Amino acid sequence: MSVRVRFAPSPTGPLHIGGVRTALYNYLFARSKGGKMLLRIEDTDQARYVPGAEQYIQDALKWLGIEIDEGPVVGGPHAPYKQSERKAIYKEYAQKLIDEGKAYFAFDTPEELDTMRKELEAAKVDNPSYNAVTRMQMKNSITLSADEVAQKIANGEPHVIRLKVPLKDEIRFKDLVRDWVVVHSSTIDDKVLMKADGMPTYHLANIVDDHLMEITHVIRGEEWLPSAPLHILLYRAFGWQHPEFAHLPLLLKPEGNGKLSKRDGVLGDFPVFPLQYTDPANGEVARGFKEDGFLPEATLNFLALLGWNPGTEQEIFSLEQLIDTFSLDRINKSGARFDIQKAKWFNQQYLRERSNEDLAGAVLPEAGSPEKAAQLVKLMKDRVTFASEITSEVPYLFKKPKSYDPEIVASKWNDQVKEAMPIIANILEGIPSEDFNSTQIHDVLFQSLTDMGIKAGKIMQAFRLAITGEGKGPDLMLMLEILGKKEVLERIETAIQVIQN
RNA sequence: GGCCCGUUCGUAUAGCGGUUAGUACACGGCCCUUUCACGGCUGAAACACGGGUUCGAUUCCCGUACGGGUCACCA
Repeated sequence: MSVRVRFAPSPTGPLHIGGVRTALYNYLFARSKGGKMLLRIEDTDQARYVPGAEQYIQDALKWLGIEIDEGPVVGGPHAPYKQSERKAIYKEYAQKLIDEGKAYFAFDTPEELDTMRKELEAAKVDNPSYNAVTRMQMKNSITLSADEVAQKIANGEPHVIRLKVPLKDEIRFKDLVRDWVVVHSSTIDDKVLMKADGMPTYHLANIVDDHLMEITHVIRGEEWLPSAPLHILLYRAFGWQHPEFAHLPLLLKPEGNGKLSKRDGVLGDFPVFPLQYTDPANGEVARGFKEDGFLPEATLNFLALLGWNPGTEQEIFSLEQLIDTFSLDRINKSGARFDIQKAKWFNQQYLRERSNEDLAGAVLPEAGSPEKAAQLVKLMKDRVTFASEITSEVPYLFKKPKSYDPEIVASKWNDQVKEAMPIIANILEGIPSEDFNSTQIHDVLFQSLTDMGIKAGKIMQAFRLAITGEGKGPDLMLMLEILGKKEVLERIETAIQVIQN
């Protein structure tokens, strides 16, 4: 049987970066096995539905290069792929369970449920729940007569369908990441399968869809582990074989306790979403990896290694290489802390892989001209983490320095420099404008200074200061070329006047 | 609190009974360099604790501690 996996997000907001990783692992597994990757929108909660969220999910996956074989947009043999459009299917299957005595109608109001829980709590019951014991005290088709039930339903009384979870049963399953997990059915409550609004709950819809869509492997976050036994029970109730399960370790906060949340991004000054997202409700903007300057391949690589590793020392992986190397049995069990520092390092690695032309195109708007863009890329490529830094790190190449670093002035602008600066200006003056390039400048300048018995090393930092206002930065000769002869001479002149007065 | 899951340098991890416990990020030093980065070299830094099993436990088992997840007519 060929592998079929699904990514099944709920369109309640922007896709969290942890969700992206889940999608990635599903995708890698599917591709590595020559299987199919499905996207299924789990929009059974009408109250939490957020318009635009579905589009965001599609956009985010597309940006990262995660391709969907079957889904709402691309379609497929098991369409529709949106649960809200499959209501009739769930109803049919829920009814089947009712008919077979494996599920029942329940008419309890939220208030009555609340009262029941409070009473159990007062009686010091560890885990108050609607289960094999307590259901006998509630209003449902087990305690009520068939006539009463039929009457209530005919009257249109709100009701749900609950799964009749056996009192004594052991559920064990082999998780592909965690090995055997054993849970006793007494710890599981009679979960609602169909809500009063006619929508299925996650649990029902999930099992029915995974079965009908012939999903072979359910790869999802660890937060689902506690409900996995319930899902197994559901498969049993239907008489279906359950798919394999793999529960992924969670992404944790960079520091402190708990799983990574939106708030951590704000606090720690980094994105936790793939794409920027504006909340339609309040206009709040959440940062995205993309808009923050992360390359999709770097984001992907970073995410892939958060919870999985190939067992070798290779760290840089293209998507194709990830597909070739990925395997579920090398996924870690414990939660992984989100370290944006490492993400930046990946970005730096990938940025260098990008062609000069590519990067030049990216900075063209800031650079002004293709020539200058190319020069800037040459100057900055190996020094930056983000493409935007190619221009932002060298503001003085766009504007004359407004001040000179006082510390450098104090330590480097000595008598020797005062003497040398006009000489440097003079030397540069002698280079024809058309020859004013970095190698020419370097050769002429250093040769001349040497001839005059001036040690270049002693004055270069001061020279840099005169040109940029700073004591550090990228290659000076290249910057002189970028600025041009006229600009350079002006800056030297200005520096002499300003610093020495 | 009940149930479930986890625990190797600060972080991500390698390790699958015998290792000087490896690597990467971050951090320190040195080198390179006109400076800063890059790069190279190098340093500091970890098996949560207690019992077993074993000739021998980071590795297997059981406890404890700590951490996490989950307990809805949300997914």
